[in-house]
Amino acid sequence: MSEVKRFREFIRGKGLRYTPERELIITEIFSTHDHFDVDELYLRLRRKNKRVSKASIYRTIPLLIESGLIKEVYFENGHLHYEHIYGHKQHCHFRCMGCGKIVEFPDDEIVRIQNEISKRYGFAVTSHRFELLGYCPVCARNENGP
Amino acid sequence: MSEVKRFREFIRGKGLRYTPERELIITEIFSTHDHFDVDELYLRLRRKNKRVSKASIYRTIPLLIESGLIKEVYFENGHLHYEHIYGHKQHCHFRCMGCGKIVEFPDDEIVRIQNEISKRYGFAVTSHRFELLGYCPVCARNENGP
DNA sequence: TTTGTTGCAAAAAATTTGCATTTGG
DNA sequence: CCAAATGCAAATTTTTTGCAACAAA
Repeated sequence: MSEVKRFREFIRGKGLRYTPERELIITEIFSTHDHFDVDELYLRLRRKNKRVSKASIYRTIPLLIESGLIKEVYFENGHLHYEHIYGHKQHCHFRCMGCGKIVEFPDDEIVRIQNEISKRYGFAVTSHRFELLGYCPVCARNENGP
Repeated sequence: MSEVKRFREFIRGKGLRYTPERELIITEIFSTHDHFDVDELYLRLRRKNKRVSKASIYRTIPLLIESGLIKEVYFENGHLHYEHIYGHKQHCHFRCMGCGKIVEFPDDEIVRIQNEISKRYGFAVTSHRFELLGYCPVCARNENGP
């Protein structure tokens, strides 16, 4: 559970308070590899009888992003979706506009490009989002009309 | 004004109706290179005394995306921002998390990677979004405290 | 003890929808 | 003519905020 420790250190380092609610949130997020949105996370916690208000989740997310433990992955159905990143290899997402399926794939070259651009423009790049949009093989077939 | 024609053909091709409102919207979007969100577009039109309801803008955006004339570029301040793409070279965005500044930069390799992944996984990739997040030189300097 | 945090409920912001009316083709 | 689109206002959905009670350090 080193992400829990990491989050606690981050919170304490900022002079903030590490509360039971914050621990429930970080623990739940790292309990599966699934992407999540605020509502899903709220429900996952609730199903396990962990009562954390949505307001607290909304207030905790910016801290999780700042700490580098999660990141926004895509915007869909009117809201953002996140995934945890600590301890995971960077990867990219393909999103099917037909069925909504998300496929993750590794891409080391992206990291290389990130570093290069970073240097060339003098940005302190902390993360990237590389998303491919289109149609998966199944949906591509069904879209093949005139 | 070939994007106007393109949009008209797209709309008619779907058996839909090319209305004055739709023409105002597409014309306004292509009148500058600026990114936009729904509210900004609505205000830009209003300032020119072009009355188009926000509902119509919301209803037109999916058509513009489907036609390949605009795309979502980033989510910020609780809502999506778009840019027109027809006739423009693909490019990527760096977004400063300090000041919110957006810097566009070309990257041909991204297109190459897109095509390669496309082939490798059998996706029909129609577009990509490559965003770098971090701090611009100015903000990077200011963040440099313990 | 001192502040930051919580939950709640209200408010704000963003988007969608129902419907009467208008209009493109 | 008639199915589709519009504007408006109401409804929905998502996110933020004010505040009293609570609790971490």
